[in-house]
Amino acid sequence: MVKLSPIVACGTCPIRHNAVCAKCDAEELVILEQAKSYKTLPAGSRLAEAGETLSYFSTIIEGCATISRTLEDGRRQTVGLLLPSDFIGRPGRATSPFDVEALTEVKLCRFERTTFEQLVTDTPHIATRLLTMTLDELDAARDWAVVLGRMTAREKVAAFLVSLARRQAGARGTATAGGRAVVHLPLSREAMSDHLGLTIETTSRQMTALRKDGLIETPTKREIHIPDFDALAFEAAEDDDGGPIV
Amino acid sequence: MVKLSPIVACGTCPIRHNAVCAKCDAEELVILEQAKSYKTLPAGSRLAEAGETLSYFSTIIEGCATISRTLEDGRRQTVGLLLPSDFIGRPGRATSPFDVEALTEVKLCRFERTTFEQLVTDTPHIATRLLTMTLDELDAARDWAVVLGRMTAREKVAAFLVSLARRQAGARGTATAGGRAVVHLPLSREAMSDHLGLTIETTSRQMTALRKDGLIETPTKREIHIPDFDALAFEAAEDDDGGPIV
DNA sequence: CGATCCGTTGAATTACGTCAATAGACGTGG
DNA sequence: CCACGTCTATTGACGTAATTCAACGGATCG
Repeated sequence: MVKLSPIVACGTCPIRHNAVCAKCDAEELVILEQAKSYKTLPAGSRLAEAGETLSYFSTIIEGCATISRTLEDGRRQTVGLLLPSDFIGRPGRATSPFDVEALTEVKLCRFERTTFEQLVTDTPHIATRLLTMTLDELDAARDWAVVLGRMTAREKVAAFLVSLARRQAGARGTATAGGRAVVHLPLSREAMSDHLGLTIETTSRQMTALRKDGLIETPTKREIHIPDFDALAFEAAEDDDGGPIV
Repeated sequence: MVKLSPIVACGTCPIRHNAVCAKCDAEELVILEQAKSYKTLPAGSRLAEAGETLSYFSTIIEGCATISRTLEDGRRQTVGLLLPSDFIGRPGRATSPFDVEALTEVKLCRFERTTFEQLVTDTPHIATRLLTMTLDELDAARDWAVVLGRMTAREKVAAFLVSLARRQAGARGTATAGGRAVVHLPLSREAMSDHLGLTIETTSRQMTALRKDGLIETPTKREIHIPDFDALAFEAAEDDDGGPIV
């Protein structure tokens, strides 16, 4: 089920100013235009497999994917959630240490790996932007370690909804703090649980508890309404003003 | 108790080939030589505080430090363990989102923040190396997320000892796989527990259990002997051949 | 209309946390 | 030198949050 998407120019690309190309000038963009190609993959596709060679590095234009590892006995932990403008691949290494799987249909902007590695070397604006993005991801990974290591199930679920709401609002350019917010869940309960380090049963129970406490509303299983964003953030044991700086 | 350490030339620096300067040529090193300064700080010092401005970016030459966050109610999670050659600071941002604390006396090679940010811009070899190091740290943070999210207390302790043994062996240039290994613990049980997302009691019990099972020997509380490294790695639920590629 | 998938809920189990007591290491001072 | 306080680590008894096992309900699909 792999289909070719209509060609999109970088100038009209929805993630132009957030992706790895964000800092590129018009001249550099011309080079990227020539090297890029688009690909749409269906939900459930493997975009990368731990240890396997990656032919392409990609940026997600649309859709959602997880970075995860599965232990031999089947335990799985999701270690990153990829949304539009996020980058898949690591210059200087041909393989990924984790699995990357599409949760929804995903539209990618791809570069052949070796081509991209050359671009990083030749184009300082790409290297700089990639460093910034990697540092942001590192901060996010460490923020998440606090959730995994020290939070209760209820706090984990609240923290996840809060974090997803912030990212989705950020992508739309809307605010979160204060009033209502809406989150669309691209993850199943199982995928959520793998991200939270919980079982699906515990995740489900905590969702129910948050709903009964009036902290969330669930018109459908994949749509979450947050009547009072700050109240939910409080449940997530947020220590400071407003969550990760990312 | 801050004392000045004897001046060390980059050429004889013990971490010359692993730190952020690793890829620099002789010419670039001259610039670094002029900009750097050394500082030794005692165990317990705060090298950075969450949200506070950093005047200096530093590389650890000797000693050990933790990156951590403490929640309002006192729960603490360590999200990174810094050993010699590790870098503290983030170009493009004046503050750290986490606390950084010295576990032992620490010897630092420091650059004024703004100076270093200029160096990153002007010196591609530093930018490249910093990107590689950040990507490695990101992989390590994600590896640790698997431990925090999905492993049992016993596996967590085993995974920590295995990972520390690998890093210490790597720094010495010795091998781990196969036979005996020795680990020096720069962390108290409390610091270990904060890293593992456990209580000190549980950590202590698991150490005792591993000892009773013959997987480790503890001549002193801070010195751990591993008679069969692979056996301990097996306890850490290692899925593949030999742990993180980092 | 049965089969399958996904999510929810209940009951029983357990791994880890909490509370508490104790012991060893270390330093200080009489 | 020993008495004392402090700090860290260990161990035991008990409590609990989350997992496990199991049943069930509502979609979706052939």
